[in-house]
Amino acid sequence: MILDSETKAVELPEDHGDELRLWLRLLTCTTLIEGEVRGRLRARFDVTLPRFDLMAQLDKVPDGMTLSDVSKRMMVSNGNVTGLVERLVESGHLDRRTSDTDRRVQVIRLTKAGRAEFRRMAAEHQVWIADIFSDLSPKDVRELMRLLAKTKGSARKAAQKRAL
Amino acid sequence: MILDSETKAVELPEDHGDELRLWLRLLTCTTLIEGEVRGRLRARFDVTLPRFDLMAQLDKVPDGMTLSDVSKRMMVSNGNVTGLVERLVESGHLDRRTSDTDRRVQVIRLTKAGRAEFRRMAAEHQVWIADIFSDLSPKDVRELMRLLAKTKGSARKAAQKRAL
DNA sequence: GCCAATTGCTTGAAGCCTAAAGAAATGCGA
DNA sequence: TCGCATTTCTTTAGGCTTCAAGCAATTGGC
Repeated sequence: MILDSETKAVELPEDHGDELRLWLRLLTCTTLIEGEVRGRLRARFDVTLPRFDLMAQLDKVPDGMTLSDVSKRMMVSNGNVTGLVERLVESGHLDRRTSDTDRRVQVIRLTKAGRAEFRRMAAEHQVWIADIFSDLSPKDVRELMRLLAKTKGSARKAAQKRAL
Repeated sequence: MILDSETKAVELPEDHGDELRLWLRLLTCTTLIEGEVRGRLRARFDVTLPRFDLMAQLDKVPDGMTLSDVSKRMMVSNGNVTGLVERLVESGHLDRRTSDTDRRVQVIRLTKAGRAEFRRMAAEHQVWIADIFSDLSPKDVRELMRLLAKTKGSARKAAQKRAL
């Protein structure tokens, strides 16, 4: 069913092995680093990675954000955030109140203690990350940033296409 | 407390912002793609990503492998694999037997049905991945492979260093 | 052969995560 | 104003995941 070099022979499966191998390598890198960071956070601060990530989102905004915002930024489900926030409020890291203008909305913020705790963790965390990437030259880092930006765009486009 | 350019001024925190941003971008890419693949696997084949990953490991070896092997390759905990395998044996995708030479060891293999099912899924999966990375040129793919290999090595080294 | 250390796996508790369904509040158009 | 779609969040069921503890089988040293 192969026709000629002009006509597309759709029946012939193309080779996509390189992309697959790239994806697996990307996944390996992330899993490896994530595991390392998770372990260090646990050993050093007795905190989980999702909690740390959530606090990192909140540290960027003084006035807090809604659960939906957090959910979008962290790319996790709404229900997930509900539980995560519940535990962090319980432990005194987060402050939660219902919006004055829209009673559906919950606004969460870091408490004073929560922010201090996060800053302490974040400082070390940044050094760990630098250590993990220490074999990469500044040029490598820039190039990787560029290619991952491209990857991100490509992935978003593919996801959007499917969502229609 | 800054001394001179020869003496290391350890009290002065270095800037590691680039590495941190790189890590966050890497994580974003992986989360994005993983979510997309998870969604498609669910919608198209009603299978979860961890199940698919486990089957992918087993598809590579005709004679099966031990739970420990799977655990190492997938970079997840032993206990995790136990549960995953249990469900896949239950659903008829996997075959499990105790090793003849070492009664601690469980060897798992894809069943005939399991392998057929996996191959069917894998074929589509590969096309999805190619689509997700379609904005990247072959050169981009090669370069990204190279940089991620370097990253992997660097991360492993850092992890090893900590484990001592 | 015997004992200690190691290896392979399972179990249990806790937490993370998703998808889907549901409750409450909002807003918009008729 | 009413009705209805939408948005925001919670709940539920099921599954994934880790860590730590524990059990059973094997191995290695003596």
